Amino acid sequence: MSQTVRTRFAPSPTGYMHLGNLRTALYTYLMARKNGGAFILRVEDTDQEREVAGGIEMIYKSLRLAGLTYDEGPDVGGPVGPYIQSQRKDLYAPYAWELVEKGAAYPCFCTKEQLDARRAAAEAKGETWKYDKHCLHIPAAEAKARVAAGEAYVIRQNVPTTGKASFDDLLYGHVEVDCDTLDDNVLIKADGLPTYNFANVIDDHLMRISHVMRGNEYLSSAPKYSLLYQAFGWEQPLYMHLTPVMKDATRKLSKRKGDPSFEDLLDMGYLTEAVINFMALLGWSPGTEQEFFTLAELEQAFDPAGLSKSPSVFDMVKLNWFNGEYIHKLPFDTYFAHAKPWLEKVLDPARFDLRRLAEMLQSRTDVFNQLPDMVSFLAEMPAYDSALYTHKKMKTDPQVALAAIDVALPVLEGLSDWSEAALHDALMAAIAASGMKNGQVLWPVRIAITGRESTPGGAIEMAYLIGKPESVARLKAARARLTAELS
RNA sequence: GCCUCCAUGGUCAAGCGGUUAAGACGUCGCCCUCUCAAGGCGAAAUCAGGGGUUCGAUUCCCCUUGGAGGUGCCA
Repeated sequence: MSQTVRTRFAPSPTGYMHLGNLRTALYTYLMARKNGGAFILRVEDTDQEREVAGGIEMIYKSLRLAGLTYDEGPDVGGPVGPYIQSQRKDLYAPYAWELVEKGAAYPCFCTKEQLDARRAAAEAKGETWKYDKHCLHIPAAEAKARVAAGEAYVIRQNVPTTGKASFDDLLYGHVEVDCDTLDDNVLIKADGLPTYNFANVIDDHLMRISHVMRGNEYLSSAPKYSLLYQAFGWEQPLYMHLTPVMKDATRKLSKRKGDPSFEDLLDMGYLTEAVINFMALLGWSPGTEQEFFTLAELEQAFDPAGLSKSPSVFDMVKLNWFNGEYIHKLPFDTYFAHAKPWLEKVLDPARFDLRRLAEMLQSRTDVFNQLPDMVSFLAEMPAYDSALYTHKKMKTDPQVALAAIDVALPVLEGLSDWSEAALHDALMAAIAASGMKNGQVLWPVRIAITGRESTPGGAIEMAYLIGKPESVARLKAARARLTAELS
């Protein structure tokens, strides 16, 4: 069969790309790639009021960052363009008039104000508002004359008052509704532009889209679109309605509530590959135990049968784990290149061995934006509580800490080679001579020079990074403080 | 209100009439260890409720409940 798979991602340029949209784009892209088909970008900008400046560029940028390359689109061209709906403005009306000729649509002269009033009145009485087909009964000749005379009008779909409308979804199966629950929706607005309801049908047909993958919010209006296809005598594409990505059980992810967009995540220090991997598995299962996928692997593995029918909650904790896994596996130089800017926010590269620090940090990094807080103590001794000296397992308390510092301080003061190896040998020898246990000395020393309960390395590594003068100074300060507190 | 859809642990989820109901994140415990991570081992935790159908329901049907979406000259 020469049935070519052609999918489309059709966002509105209303701002940043939120994660639900990104996932829809990803699945749509994967469906095309898996089947050797074409992935098309179409911009749906028929609502001039909601359009955001630069919105189209944001779409391009997000898709590029995500690696979802499209075969046809506004900026790459293609055989069925233009790919921006506002640039297709003039081609919709003739199709609408064709429907009028066929009796499947009709011009309507009711003003927005009139309709709002009638709708409000109906709602006040607790009734369901539906357009009453008032203008359907205007004789065709009269309607044409009024249009020709320049009167404002819209074109409405003429939905049958009886019978059923239905369509088949690859995930949800047969979806059917009674026509009398459907409204005569506007197809062409007073400004001459089509509504989504109409444009999606025309464009999907003209662009020869084979599989329509879109958000769940269109599931209940899809039967209505099938009426349009039938009126035109066009073959319908196959549908897959995708579930939303949730913040919790009842709320979608939303920028307004402070939830991050895809680009926000990248700015925070998440890796593109990790986000893609995580998003792919949020609402889709490969049916195997495999959990790590590159984009290329997803292109092979994707199967719509694994798509979920219920919404998925976006779990930032699991994303962190995925991101950590990707970070830990990075070649060190790549890791260092990513980490360096974050470290330099709080550390002077001339003063610290950032490379060595990064080696210690890699297995401890889940998200790059955690780094500054993890290392800021190196630049400046933080305030800390002497209770940190007390550690049951290490068998230490302030008393022991003081003794430990007395063991370590002279050794460190006398050390000329401030390498980790020299530090290690000198300290271990002194500890052995003192009769104390390693932990009893090293724990307090580490607390004394870092002020932190946990650090990216042990006492020796931290002392090395901090440097001799500062390490000695911090130990002396700690000794003075402990002496004062214990007396 | 009406219409459509959905429903397995805290979260992502496998399952598609017979299973000890996978796996992952997280949580907890143990090991390793100069802290924390990383790594290794182990544990707890799920079929929303009620009716059917069936020899047998997580699985099929109905109802209830809960949730989502739609009900715009927004997409």
